[in-house]
Parts: sequence; structure tokens; C-alpha cells
Amino acid sequence: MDTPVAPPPRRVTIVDVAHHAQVSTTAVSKVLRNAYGVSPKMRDRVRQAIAELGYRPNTAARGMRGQTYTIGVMLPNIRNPFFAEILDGLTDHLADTDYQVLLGPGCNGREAEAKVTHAMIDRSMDGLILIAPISTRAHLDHVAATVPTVVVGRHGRSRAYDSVADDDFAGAALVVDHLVDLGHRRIAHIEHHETDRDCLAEMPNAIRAAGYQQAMRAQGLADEIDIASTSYTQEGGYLGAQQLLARPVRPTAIFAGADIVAMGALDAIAEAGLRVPQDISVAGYDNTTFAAFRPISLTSVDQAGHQIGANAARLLLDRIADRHRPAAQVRLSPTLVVRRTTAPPPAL
Amino acid sequence: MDTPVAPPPRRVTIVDVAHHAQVSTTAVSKVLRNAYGVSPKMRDRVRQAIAELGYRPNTAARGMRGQTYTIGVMLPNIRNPFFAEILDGLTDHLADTDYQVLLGPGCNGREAEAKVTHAMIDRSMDGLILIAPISTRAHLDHVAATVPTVVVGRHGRSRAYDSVADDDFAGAALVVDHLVDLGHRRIAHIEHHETDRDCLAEMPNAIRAAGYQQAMRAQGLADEIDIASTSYTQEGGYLGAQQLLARPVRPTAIFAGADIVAMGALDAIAEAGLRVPQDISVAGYDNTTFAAFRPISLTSVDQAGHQIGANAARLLLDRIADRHRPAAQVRLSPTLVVRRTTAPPPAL
DNA sequence: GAGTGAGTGGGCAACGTTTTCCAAGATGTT
DNA sequence: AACATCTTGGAAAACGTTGCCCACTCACTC
Repeated sequence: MDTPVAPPPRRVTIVDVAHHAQVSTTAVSKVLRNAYGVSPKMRDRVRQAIAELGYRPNTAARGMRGQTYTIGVMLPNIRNPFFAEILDGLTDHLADTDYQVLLGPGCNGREAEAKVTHAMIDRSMDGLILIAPISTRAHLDHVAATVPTVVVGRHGRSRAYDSVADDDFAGAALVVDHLVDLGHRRIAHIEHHETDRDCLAEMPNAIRAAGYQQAMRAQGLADEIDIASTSYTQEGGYLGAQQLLARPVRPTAIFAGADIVAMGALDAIAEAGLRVPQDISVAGYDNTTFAAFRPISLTSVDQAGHQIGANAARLLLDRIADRHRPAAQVRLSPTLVVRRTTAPPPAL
Repeated sequence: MDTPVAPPPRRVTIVDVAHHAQVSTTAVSKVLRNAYGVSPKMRDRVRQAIAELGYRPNTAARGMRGQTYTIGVMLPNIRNPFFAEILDGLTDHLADTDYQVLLGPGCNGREAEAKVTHAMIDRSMDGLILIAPISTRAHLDHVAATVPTVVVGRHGRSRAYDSVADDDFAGAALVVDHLVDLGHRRIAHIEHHETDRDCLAEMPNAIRAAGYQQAMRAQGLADEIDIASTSYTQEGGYLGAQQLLARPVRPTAIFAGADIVAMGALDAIAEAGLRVPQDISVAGYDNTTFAAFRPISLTSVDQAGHQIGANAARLLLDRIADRHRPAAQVRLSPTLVVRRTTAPPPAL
């Protein structure tokens, strides 16, 4: 009995195209890359042969000599819709180029990040975009020394890679100022506990916490600073809010360092029998998709993800074109989106 | 002045390893691939040389002859957390293999899907997993003829590729039966309007709608069948619910074909001044992460995404090992997760 | 002691591109 | 008319692996 599937047909190569167009493979290669030294007549002939045969260049073979026209993107967590925004900005900006974007699967932890970045380097990718990595600076510098790299969402400066990030310091101030305007004084914060001193000053979570403290001081509320140190997860928000609600004098507002944290906080608040926003206000950070859903309607800080992505793509293409230009840092301004989880504090 | 970055060091190749271990490149290659014909002594020596030099095989070069140890995954929409579940199942199952997963960026539309699948084939990937593709059968068969392929979330049978899907027909019945048990009779459905007759019978949305109708008939409610035909988006849910609420006799429950549709429906219901679930019940499909958030607490159908992913990975590895084995179809059973958006209908 | 066969290791030709170099013709410049 | 320069096209050598094939060494068997 015959096999059910047809044998895979041999793929059309540059040699077939050259033969069909009666030119050399060099000529075909030049046309493919828009290289110098090819007449319009020849270009047309080659283009036609390519179309007639349905030729597509083999990327693996290309990678052995030149470029692979592939850009690798590493995401820490595919579930966070904010990263999808960045991705859209990226792909929109790269849409009319020859580059193809490929994503590493969400990775949690340094080991996983190293595995993914190495895999991308092994595959001769032309450039890497690392989104909110938690790797050490040493690893980032090493990667950037090997392949053009843009780091998104870390605040450190490097000479080896470009970086794009939101001004998390200002974002935290937006929240604090908004709550103070509403009349709040006891404003608490739930932060992601940074275990690693190596990147303590670079991570967005640390900057947000610092921005919160600075904004509180600027408002003359230094004595009211109150931080629950957990993690940027729903669980972390739940536990953090529980801690804060157990204070002798309860905060009237909670600034969660991320939207997902706010979700956990809402759980704890509901369990404590309190209402949002009548009894306590809650604000998040990231303006994720679900923050806008009507039953949630979470006040949050919007990070212009689309612009972040577009900037990252632009910087990467720049750097691929010139590996030796000095590194650039782009900082974008977040905006506050006020919804229905923040309101004036309850009357005393 | 010197350039700020160090020149990228030449990458260690198999030749360097062979030289360092004083063996041939063939020997190194054999060790790398666990091929036959290498003594333990030699294996150790090569392994040590690899470790000492920090050698990593160049995937592009590998791709020219053998495998690339890369599996491409195509996602229609990175924002849908359900796909993240599938991905977790996939990566967990592939974690201890040599394969690396790379994702195509979310693509909407056939053109984008074709672009991504071609890009993956161009890159000599060893296998493809296509999640909920909307491409034509012809395209899927073509892809599958070129490279081992598993299709997730389409109900058609093919001899060219394996497929994994949930039993959407049964899932729809779970919702209908649950609502009938609560006492509902006027149960409406919001479906994704299928424009393409080519894959009419294969798409999950069509199966869900058919399952809804069949379940209604089985409950003796054939006369109550009421479908709003929009799309699987928040906007679609909003418009669909508006249509349904404008009926002379309003439905007492709405079964949305997807959680995101339910979000839009909740908007329209709130605007109409109705309460959920007191005035009207709402159920979704997919059990996405946000369905579990307390302010939402959406009754939904859970699709065992993790298992879907694991099965897809297993089938793909099988098929890579033997391209000529007959195609397999896996169907998994969904379960209903009851939360707080469904309740008995208001008394007459 | 010749023949057999398994176990090891290596030589070398692919694989499909890019890129360097060179040749030949066309054009311009003195 | 001699020479320099530009344009166009091709030959051939990489790039880093894999896999086919062959050679050699042992031990074992008749």
C-alpha cells in the first residue's frame, strides 16, 4: 500500500532560478539583495523567473554567510497584555521591511532567559529585542556584544545596547498626585520585592517604588509612606493588600505596582467586606486590556506600549545598520487613565 | 578614539572543538548527535573540549544538512490567555528535549498566516504547530506536505496533518444544559459570523453555534433558538447583546461564544440598566484568566489548554520521527466552570 | 592462519547562499 | 589614439554542519 502523503517536493533553489533566467547565481543573489551592479533588464528577468518558479530563499543557507532577516523578541510573560502592545508597535514598524519577527516563549527566571537568548544567537538572528529581562547586566552585555540588541523596560545605561523604557518614576507620581488630589493622605503601595541587588536600580518595579516614595515626600506625606513588599502577581496583590488592611490605621488608597497586583488586592478587599472605591481606592499600573473591562474599570497608568515597541524596532534597525554608533536611551512618558476604582476617601 | 564596543569575537566552531580534542570534525558531530560509532573514551574527550571552549552548534549550518531543532508555533492572537495555556502545555512537554520553540507573532487574517508559515518553512523548522488557523484547507495541506505539522483547534480531518481540538459541540451543550437546569428557557447565543464556506464546518465558532442549536433542540427548546451573528470580539459582544436585548421578548440568558464576547455583552447589558445575574445570565467560553477575576467572575467553559498543548507536542514529535504514519485526531473534553454571572432567571 | 564481522574513527562531498575578485565592454578624458 | 573609469556580469571560494563511504584494528571462528 502506498503512503498516504505525497513525497515533499524538492525546494526551488537559487540555482534553479539562475538556470531558468539563464544568468548566474551571483546575479540572482544580487537581485535578491538589491545589491549594486545589476542592470534593470537583468533585474526584471530574474524577478520574473523568481515569480514563475515560486522561489523563496533558504534562510538557513543565508545565515551561513549573510543575514537571516530574523529578529528575535524575548518576552518574560506572554500573559501580560501590555507586552502585546509592545509587540504590535514592533511588528507594525517592521511590517514593510524584510525582517521577520520570532518570539521566544515566555520565560520566567534567568536560566530560561539565558536559554532563549542563546537559542536566538545560535540561530544567527540579526537582532534581539529583550523585553523586561531579569538577567544580570553581565549577561545582557555579553548578548549585546554578540548581536545587536535593544533592551526594553530596564533603566540602566549600557554602552553595548540601546534601551527603551517608560518613565516609571513619573508614572508612580501620576498615581500619587491623582490620589492626593482626590483627598487621600494614607496612600500605600504594593511592590515587587527585588531580591537581586545586582539589578536593583534598573528594574521598573524598583523605580516605581522609589517614585512612589519620592512623590509622597514631595506632597509632604513622608510619614504616610507604607509599602507592602510581595510580588507582581495576583497572589502578591492578595497578600499585600491583606497586610495593608491589617494596619492599625488602614490606608484609604492602595497603589498596586501592576494591574495584576490590583486584581489580587481587589480580592482581599472584597473578602474584608470593604467596597471599592467607597471605602478604599485602588490604582494599578500598565493599563492592561482587562483594566478597561466594565466590571473592573481600574484606574491605571498607561505605558504607551505601542510607541515603546516602535522605538525599539527603530533603534534595532539603526544598530543593525551601524553596530558602532553610540548607544541610545529612549524614555517615554506614561499617562494616567482614571476609571472607577479611585474616588475621594470616605469622610472621617 | 576607539569604538565603544569590543569587536564581536569569532564564534567557536566544530573545527575548533575537533582541533582542541585532537579528533576529526566527524567525531565531534557524531558526539553531538549521539550517533552510532563512537567510543565512550572519545565521547568524554569531545564533551570536555566542548565544555572548555563553550562551543554551541550553529543552527543555520545544521539546517543546511539536517535538523534545526526548532519548532514553530503560530498563534492567531497573543492577547487571548487561552493560547498561553496551550503554549505552557507545549513547552512543558518539550522542555527536556533538544527542541526550541519559537512563536510567530499574532497574526490576523489569511495573508498574515501565510506569511508566518512561509517564514517558518524558509527557516527550515523541523515542525509546525498551527493554533486555530483560519487559512484554507488547501494551504494547511500544502504546509503539512512540506513540514511535519499539527493543527490545533480545527475540526476537519486531514491525512496530511495531525490535529488536536476540544469538543466544542459538547462544550456548548454544557452551557445550555447548565442554564436550563437553572430554569432558563429563552437562551440566546452570540456567534462569530463565518464568512468563509470553505472552512465553515471546521471552525470552533461554527461548531459551538451548532452545538448550541442541537442542545436547545435536545432540551425541547427548538423554538427558543436565537442567535446574534457578530464576531468574537468585545465589540461583537456589545453589538450582539444590543440586538438580543431589543427583541420583543428578551432572552433571560446569553451564551457568548467566547469570554471576550461576554465582556462586550456585559457592557451592553449594563448600559441597558440590567443587572447580571439577577436580570440576565451570561456565560462565556475559554475560561480565560480574566474570567476568574473577582469583579468579573464569569461562568465559562474551560478547554484544558495545557493538555491540548501537551498532546500537540507529543503528536508533532511522533510525526517528526515518522512522517509516514497515519494522521491522528485528538479530541479533548471541556468542562464547565460556574461562577457568578449565571443564576436562575427572574421570576415572571 | 586465512576469513569474517563488529567496532571505531576519519576524509570528503554536499547543502544554498553570499561575497570577493576579476574580466570584458562601454564611456569619458586628455 | 591612448588611457582611465565606470558598469555589468560571472567564477569560485567561503560559511559550519552532516552523512555517506571507506579504512583500519581487533577478536573470534573455522
